[in-house]
Amino acid sequence: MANIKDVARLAGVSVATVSRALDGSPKVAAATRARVLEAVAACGYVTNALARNFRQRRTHTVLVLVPDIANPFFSRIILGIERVALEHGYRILLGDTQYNAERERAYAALVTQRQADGIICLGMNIPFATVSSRSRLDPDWPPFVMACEYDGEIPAPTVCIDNVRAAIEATRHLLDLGHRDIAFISGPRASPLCRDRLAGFTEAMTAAGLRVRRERVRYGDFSLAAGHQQMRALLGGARTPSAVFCANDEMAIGALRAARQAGLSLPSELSIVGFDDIAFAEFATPALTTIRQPREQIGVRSMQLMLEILRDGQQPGRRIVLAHELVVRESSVAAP
Amino acid sequence: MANIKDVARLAGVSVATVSRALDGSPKVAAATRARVLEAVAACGYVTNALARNFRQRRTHTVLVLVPDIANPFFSRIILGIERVALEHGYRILLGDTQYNAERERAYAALVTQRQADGIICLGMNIPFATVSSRSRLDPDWPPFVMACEYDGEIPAPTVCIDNVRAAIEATRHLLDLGHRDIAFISGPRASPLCRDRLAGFTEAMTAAGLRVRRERVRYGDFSLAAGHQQMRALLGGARTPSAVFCANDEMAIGALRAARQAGLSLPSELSIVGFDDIAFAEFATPALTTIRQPREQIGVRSMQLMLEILRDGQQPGRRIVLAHELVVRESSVAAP
DNA sequence: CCGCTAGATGTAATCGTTTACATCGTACCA
DNA sequence: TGGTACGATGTAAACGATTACATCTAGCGG
Repeated sequence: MANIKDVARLAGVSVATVSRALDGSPKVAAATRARVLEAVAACGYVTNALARNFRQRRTHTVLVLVPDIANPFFSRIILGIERVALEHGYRILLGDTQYNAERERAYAALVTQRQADGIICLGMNIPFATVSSRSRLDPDWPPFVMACEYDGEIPAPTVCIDNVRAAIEATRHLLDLGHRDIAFISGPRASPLCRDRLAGFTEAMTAAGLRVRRERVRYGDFSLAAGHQQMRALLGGARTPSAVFCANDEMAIGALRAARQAGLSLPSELSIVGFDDIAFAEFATPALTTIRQPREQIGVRSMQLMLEILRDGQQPGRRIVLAHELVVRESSVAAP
Repeated sequence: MANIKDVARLAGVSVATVSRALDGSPKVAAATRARVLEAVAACGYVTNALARNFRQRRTHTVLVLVPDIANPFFSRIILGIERVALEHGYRILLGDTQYNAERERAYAALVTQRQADGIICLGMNIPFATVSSRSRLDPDWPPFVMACEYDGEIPAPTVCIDNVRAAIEATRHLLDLGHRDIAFISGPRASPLCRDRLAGFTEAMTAAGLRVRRERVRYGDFSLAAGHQQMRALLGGARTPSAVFCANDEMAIGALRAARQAGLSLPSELSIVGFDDIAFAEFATPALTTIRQPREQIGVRSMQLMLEILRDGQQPGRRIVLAHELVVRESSVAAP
């Protein structure tokens, strides 16, 4: 396969000139450039990106750590990241961590090995935050941006929504419909984002003069099966809630099915509100009321933040909070 | 950041010895190796993968081209690919092509640029098959495997299921339930896989002495919205079919909703059968009858095939056909 | 005690670019 | 006309590893 020397020989110039001609340096004469391009075409030359990256010590690649690509919530975010990346000559390397810290670290190693320039993390673990370095922004960290999730202690650059407010709005929506006994199906306990949603739920309930009983708060792992399982648990009690707020749409859809299997007619006997507004939410039966996150924008802004860090060589401790929106569909109606 | 020379100096050996010690060559004395490892630990050395890949002219990276990562069908396949890749010291680079040939080519360029060793393609386009090279296996092609989709003309290594048989089984299931007026919502016309499913549908209908009328075959793009739209079109006619077979589950779920919105009660007035058995199928209302594809296995086998090609340096024109399974749930019942 | 062998290590070329620096004309100004 | 400045190009040194080949040492047989 042809290399830059072949092109140089063919065009009758030095390799330096070829290199300059190809990356559009202004210091090469038009006639020379034309000859170079002709030679390139003639021998089908393609620059060896491996050699270039090695020499430049940059890969123009950003690692995106996703807890689970099978989760449709993340895919739109990825699309946004990818679009901005491509527009700026970057590509993304997708790492599915399966909510697994070890896999996360394995992927993060790519950065120390110089296979990626930075990391955008959609999950909640910061793969290189050792105990010693928590609670401050370590200058040794590679360029790093969190999207969706965040960490209370570490002031890493972050793009997210205001989960407390969003949860308050969702809960208030149910309260406004006359519901009093409302349950919350949360994601993992360790997730700061879920804690915020729980905090918002609790705050809205308290503001309405209601107490959140312990057994009305349940924890799942964001999957359809978890929603199903936790809903069954809720239905197993002596009294059943008249409404359920779920920390994501997949669990809400799982809950929907569990309720229907238990013989409840929806939405009249049980209102359900989800979170995220994934594509399936609109097509559920009944169509799901949910909080819409600006998923593509989350991706766009985090990649922009990453480019900024890569350009300036420093991490701004910035946090970008985007707007969410309550989307009311069929699954939430007045309390019986 | 420390490089191999620093380690060599620290351990009092040459860089060659360090290199050998690190990749476990048997020609280095135990004592020396210990000293090297100690030095590595002392200065926190990590191999610069960029330099190594450059020198070895291998990236240990396989490009996976996915038409749409947001489609949950693909995510499990990717998981299978990734698992095998990691087990063999490879990683995968995920390219979302958005069913767009240009993006596909942009990603495929990574291989000519030496950023990836091979391509696994989940979509239907072969990104470097020019008109001139169609219908034969070009030895200039990079290591290349197709998964799910295939190309009638080009004998590329492929992992798939028998789509004709699967469609026959699905259709026969509906016929056995007494349905006579059955519609088919296909994916893109250009997709060989969809043509096969249509062929299977037609064959089963014909075998039952039924003629497939033109307006009972509709084309979508595999999305929820497409299923919805095509179902509405089917319901707009003078007579409505008593059953619909969809080329994937997402369209089936879209169709489900359109039927319900039109006031049909499901499944009694309309049976629906999907394809793929994505996670949401089981949680639809009614739960979707569908053809299960061994998604993870498809991923596993295609990566294994890729490793084989990478190892032997030649493309076997092999085609691996895996078993599918009809999963009967609630959405298909006896004809009214 | 010599020569041979084999195992351990060192030397240096190599991969294909980019890029700092040197060089060479040529045009312009005094 | 000589000097200067600048634009275009060439030369060669990096980048950080791997690896073919050379060298060295010790052990062993004759």
